[in-house]
Amino acid sequence: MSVNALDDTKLRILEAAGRTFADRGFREATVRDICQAAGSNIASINYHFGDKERLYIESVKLAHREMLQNTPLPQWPAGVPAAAKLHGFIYTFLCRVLNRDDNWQRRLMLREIAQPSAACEELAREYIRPQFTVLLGILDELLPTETPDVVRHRTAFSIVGQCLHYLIAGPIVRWLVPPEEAALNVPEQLAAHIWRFSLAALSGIGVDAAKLEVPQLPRIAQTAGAAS
Amino acid sequence: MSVNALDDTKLRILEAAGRTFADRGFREATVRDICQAAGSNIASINYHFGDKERLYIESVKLAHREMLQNTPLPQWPAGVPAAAKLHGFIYTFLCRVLNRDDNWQRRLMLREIAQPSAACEELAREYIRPQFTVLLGILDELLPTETPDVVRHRTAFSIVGQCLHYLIAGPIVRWLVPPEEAALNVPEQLAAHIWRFSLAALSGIGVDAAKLEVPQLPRIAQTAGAAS
Amino acid sequence: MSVNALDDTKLRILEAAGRTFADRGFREATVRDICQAAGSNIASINYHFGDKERLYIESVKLAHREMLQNTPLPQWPAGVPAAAKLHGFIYTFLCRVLNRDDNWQRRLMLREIAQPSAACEELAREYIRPQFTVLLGILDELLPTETPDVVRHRTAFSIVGQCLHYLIAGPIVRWLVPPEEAALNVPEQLAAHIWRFSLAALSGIGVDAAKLEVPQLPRIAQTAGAAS
Amino acid sequence: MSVNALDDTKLRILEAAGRTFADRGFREATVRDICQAAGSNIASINYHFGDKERLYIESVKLAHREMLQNTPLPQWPAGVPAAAKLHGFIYTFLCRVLNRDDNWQRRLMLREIAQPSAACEELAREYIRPQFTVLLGILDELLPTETPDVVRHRTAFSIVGQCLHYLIAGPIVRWLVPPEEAALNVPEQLAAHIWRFSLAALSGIGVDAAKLEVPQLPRIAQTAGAAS
DNA sequence: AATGAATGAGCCTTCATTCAT
DNA sequence: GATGAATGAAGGCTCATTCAT
Repeated sequence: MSVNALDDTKLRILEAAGRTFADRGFREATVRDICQAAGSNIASINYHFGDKERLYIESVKLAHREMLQNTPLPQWPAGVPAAAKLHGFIYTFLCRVLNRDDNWQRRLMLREIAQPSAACEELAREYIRPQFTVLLGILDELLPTETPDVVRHRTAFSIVGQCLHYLIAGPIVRWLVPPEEAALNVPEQLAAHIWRFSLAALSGIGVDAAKLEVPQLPRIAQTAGAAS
Repeated sequence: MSVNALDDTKLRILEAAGRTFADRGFREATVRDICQAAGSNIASINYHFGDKERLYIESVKLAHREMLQNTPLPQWPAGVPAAAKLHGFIYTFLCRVLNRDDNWQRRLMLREIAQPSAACEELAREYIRPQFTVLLGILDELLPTETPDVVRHRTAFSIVGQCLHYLIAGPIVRWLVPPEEAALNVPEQLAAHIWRFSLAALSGIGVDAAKLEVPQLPRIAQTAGAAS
Repeated sequence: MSVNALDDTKLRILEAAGRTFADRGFREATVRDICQAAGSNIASINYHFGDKERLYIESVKLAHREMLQNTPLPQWPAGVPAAAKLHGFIYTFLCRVLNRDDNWQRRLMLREIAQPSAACEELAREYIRPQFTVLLGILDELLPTETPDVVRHRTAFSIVGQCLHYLIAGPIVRWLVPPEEAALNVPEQLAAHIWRFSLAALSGIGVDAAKLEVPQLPRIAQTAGAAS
Repeated sequence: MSVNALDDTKLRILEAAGRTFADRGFREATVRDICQAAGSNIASINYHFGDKERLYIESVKLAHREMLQNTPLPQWPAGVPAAAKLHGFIYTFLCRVLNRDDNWQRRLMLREIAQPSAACEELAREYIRPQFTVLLGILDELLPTETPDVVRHRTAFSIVGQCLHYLIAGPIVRWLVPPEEAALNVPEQLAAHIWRFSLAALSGIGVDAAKLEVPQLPRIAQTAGAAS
C-alpha cells in the first residue's frame, strides 16, 4: 500500500510531466507547473527523479510504453498471409500516429523524433527497434530471399516514412489539400493507400531492380547559402 | 550610407539569429549569444526588432526567402520522360534534405514544420506548395488520367514521406542499422531506392487499386487517453 | 540492549557529524551526508538530536571530551630541568597540532577557536586553561621570580603563538617557502627552532626588559573604517 | 563620470559583500542581502562579478588591499637601526590586527586565514609575500650573514606567529587572563613585549644554536582517536 | 523506536528587457 | 543612432525538517 502510494505519486508526476512537456517542450515547461498539475510539491521531482532532465527522459519512455500498450500490434495466427500482416502493421502504426484524441504521448514522441535528446537513443533501442524487427519479419515473406539487408532496411523505412509523414507534417498536409479531402485522412483510408502503394512497390523491388537503369543525375546547384 | 550600415547590422543579426535558432530552438537560444555571434550590442535586438519573438519571425522569413532563392524548381526540357523527371525530383529533394553543409535555413524550417508557429502557413503556401505542384505534375504523367485527386495527393505524400524520413528520423535510422550501412545512405543511393520503389508502386496504384481487397481490419484497442 | 543500540546509533551519528563538520563547516555539511556517513536514516538526526544545530553542539562537546582523553598533560619526574620541560611542551604541542592523521577533533576545535560559538568558552576553561597553566609553571622556573603576571602571560602567548601559527597559517606557510623547505617543517625541527628561539628570548625578558628602550612609535595612519 | 558611476556601483557591492561575508561567512551570506545592503539589484552581482564566488575573492582582495593602505608600513630613512625597524614592523602589524574599530577587513581576513579558500593562494602571492619579504629584509640585518634560509624563514614565522595569535585566538586570550590585564593588550604594549622577546631571541638564534643541544624527545602518545 | 516519502522556504543564477547617456 | 549598465521576474535546485506509518 505504501508502495502503491509511492507509485501513485511518481506516476502522477510522470503523467503531468508528459502532458506539460508535450504541450510546451522541455525548456518552456517548468517544474513548478508540472508539480502543480501533479498536485505534488516542487521538491518531489528532485526527490523522485533527480532533476528535470531525468524526469523528461522517464516521461518520454512512459509515452512510448503507453502508446505501444494502448495500440498493440495485432497477434497473427499462423497461416495469415504476409500481405494481410503488412496491412495490419500499417494500420496499427497509423492509428497510433493519427489518434485524434488529445494524447500527449503522441505529441511528446513527435517532439522527441524531431529534436532528439538524450532520451532518444534509449528510446530507439528499447521501443522502436522491436517494432522495426516485426516489420522486417513481414517483409521477409514478401521479398525475394536473396534481397540484401540494405534493401530490406530501406524498404522498411519507405513504409514507415509514408506513415510518419502524416504525423510529422500533419499541419502541412492539411494546408495543401482541400478541407473535405483532409477529412478523409483517417487511419482506415490512409492504411489502404499506403498498403496498396507499398505492396505494388514490393513486387518491383529486388526482382527487377537491377534492370531498372537509373537516369543520369541532374546537376544540383549547391546553394551559396551553405557557406554564408 | 547610414541606412546601409543599419541594414548590415540588421542582416548580421538576422543571420546569427537564424543560425542560433536553428541550432538550439527559440527558447534555448539567448539574445546574448546571438548578439555576440553578430558582433553587436546586447540591446541591438530590442532596438532593431522590438523583442526576441519578432526577431525569430524575421529570421524564419529570411530563411524562407533564402531557401527560395537557393532552391529553384527543377526545369526539364520538353520530351524528358516522366520517370526520369521523377528521379530528378527525388534526387534533388534528397540532396537538399541530406545536405551535410551547415545550412541553417533547412534546420530552421524543419523546426517550423514539426512545431508549426505563425510563420508556418505562409511557408507552406509559398515554398512547399510550388514544389508539391511540380511533383503532382510529374505524377500526372505516370498515373491513369482518371485517377482521383485524393489518390494523386496521397501518392505524392508517399513519395515525399519516404524522402523526409531520412531528414526527420535521421538519428533513429543511424541507430537502427549498422554503421557501415548507414554510411551508404547518400542521396544517390537513397534516390535510386525510393525511385524504384515508387515507380513500381505507381504501376499498381490507380489501375487495379479497386481490385485489391483490403484485408479485414484488425481490432485496434483504442484505450484512448488511458490516462488522460 | 536497546539503549545500547540507541547509544551506538547516536555515537555513530556524532562521529560522522564531527568529521563532516570538521571538514566542511556547519553550513556546508549537510544532514544527508552525515546520515549517509553514519549509515543511518535521514530523519535520525532530528529524531535523536532535535535539529542540526544541537547535533553540532553535541559533536563539538564530543570532540572536546575525546581530546581531553587523548591528550593528557605531560608529566615530568622531579628534577627535570625547566628548559627540557619547555622543549617537551613545545614538541608535544606541535605533534598534536601538525598531526597528519585524520583527527577531526583538532580540526573542529580549530574552527571553534577562529569562529567562537557558544561551545567555545567551555572549551577554553576546561581544555586550554590547564595546558596554559602547565606552560606558566614551566616559565616560572625560567623567569625571574619578580616577573609580573602580564609579562608571564604574554611570554606564554608568544610561545603558543609560534606553535599555533603552523596550524592556523599552514597553507600560507607552504606557499611562502619553497616545497623542499616546507617538507622540513616537521614537529622535531620546528620544536628545536621554537625552543631555541624562546629560550634565548626568555633570557632577555623580564631581566633587562626595562632597560631596552622602545623606539619612538611610527605614526600609524589610522584611517580607521575608511569605508565603513 | 559614467566610469565613475560604474566604479561606484562595483565598489558599493564590494564593500557590502565584504561586510556581509565577514559577518556571516561565505555560505551564510546571501547575495540577496548583499545586494540589498549595496542598494543594487540582485542581478548586479552576476553582471559585475560573474558569480558569488568571484565576488567573494574580489572582496577578500579588497579587504587586504585596504588594510595595507589604511595601515601602511612606515617608511624608514637610511640609517635607521634594524632593531627600530623591527619594532615598527611589529607595531604596524599589531595595529592592523587589533584595530578595535569594526573593520570588516580584519574579520574577513581572519576567516580566510583560518579556512583558506580559492582566494587564499592569490592573496598569499599578491599581498602577504611582499610583507614577508620586508620582514626578511629587516631580519637579515639582525642575523649572522651565514644564517640559512630555513632559519631565517622560521624566525620570521616566529615573529608573525606571536602577532597573529592575538587576532586568531583573541577571544581565548581574553578568557585566559583577568579583564584588567586583557585591557592592557593594546598594540603599543604588545608590540613592546613581542619586540623585546624577539630581539632577545634573535641574539640567540643562528649563533649558538648548534651548541644548544635539544633534549631527548618525549614519547608522544599517538591518540587512538586518529584512527577512529 | 525508527523510517522514508514528502514538504516549502530559500538559494544562486539566468534571461530578456529597459534606460540614461 | 547606438550602447552598456542595470533591472526584476522567474527558473531549477538544495536543504533541513516533518509526518504518517
